[in-house]
Amino acid sequence: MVMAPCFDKNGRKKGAWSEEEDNKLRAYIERNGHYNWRELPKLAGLSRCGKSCRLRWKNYLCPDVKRGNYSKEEEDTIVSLHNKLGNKWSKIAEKLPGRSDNEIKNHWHAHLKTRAQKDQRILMSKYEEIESLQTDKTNPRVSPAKNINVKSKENIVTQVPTKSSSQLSSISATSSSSLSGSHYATSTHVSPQSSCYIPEGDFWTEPFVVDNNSIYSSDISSSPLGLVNDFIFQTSCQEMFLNDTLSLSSLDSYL
DNA sequence: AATGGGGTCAACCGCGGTCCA
DNA sequence: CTGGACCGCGGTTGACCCCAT
Repeated sequence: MVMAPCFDKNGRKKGAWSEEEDNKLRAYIERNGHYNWRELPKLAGLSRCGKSCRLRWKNYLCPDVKRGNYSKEEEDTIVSLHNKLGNKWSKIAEKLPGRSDNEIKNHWHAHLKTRAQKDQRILMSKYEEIESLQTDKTNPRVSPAKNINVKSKENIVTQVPTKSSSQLSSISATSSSSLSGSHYATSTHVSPQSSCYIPEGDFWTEPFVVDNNSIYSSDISSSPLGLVNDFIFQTSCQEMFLNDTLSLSSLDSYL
């Protein structure tokens, strides 16, 4: 779990912390605070570098640090914030009292990244499903929503906060209701700010407004009810884009 | 029982930002 | 303005754990 203790060229200890070291560091900081990490190890009687002390305190010894499993709410918050902020672990940690940036980062890589990638794949298959319906020329018709202006892919991707590769997994599962306050209380959420994988000529490149080819099943589309459904589907998806709450389950409910 | 491989997580490293002389 | 010291952040490493074979 931890590196075996060793010493650097300056004779400072590296690797796992002993209980004695922990006690020294804790006692010193509780007594004097940590105004200067560089001086601290010397004053506390530790053969460590200041950085190492800082990390040990921040991630482990600080009384505010919460140990133990992550709640569903915490995980949802991490995923959602990661969608918005990217790998800004310290910013994410600010929103999760008791969790350190390092701990959140580890938890992301160990658990949440996989979950996010899985949900991304599901979401993309839904997009493709819509797209295939959209491009079905066998049932051309005019959409009642044709004049509505919708966010394009260009608008979306320009808001990407970082170029980190880990952001490829930015479509992910979370409770959108917990953060966005949206009435689309869902289990899965995609942010328009995310830099998710986008296939060429995809869903994102086309506005939800469709001129003559719309998103319908053939049996409904020929009826007045079909027209109403088209309008509801398109305007609702649009609203979800604009409100940053497009989700798998909301898509499901419309399909 | 032995072992190998993936998962987990504490800790280190390097870089960039800020501050100050 | 510049350069050095310091701090904080994000990426990465590596040792231990655990489970499957």
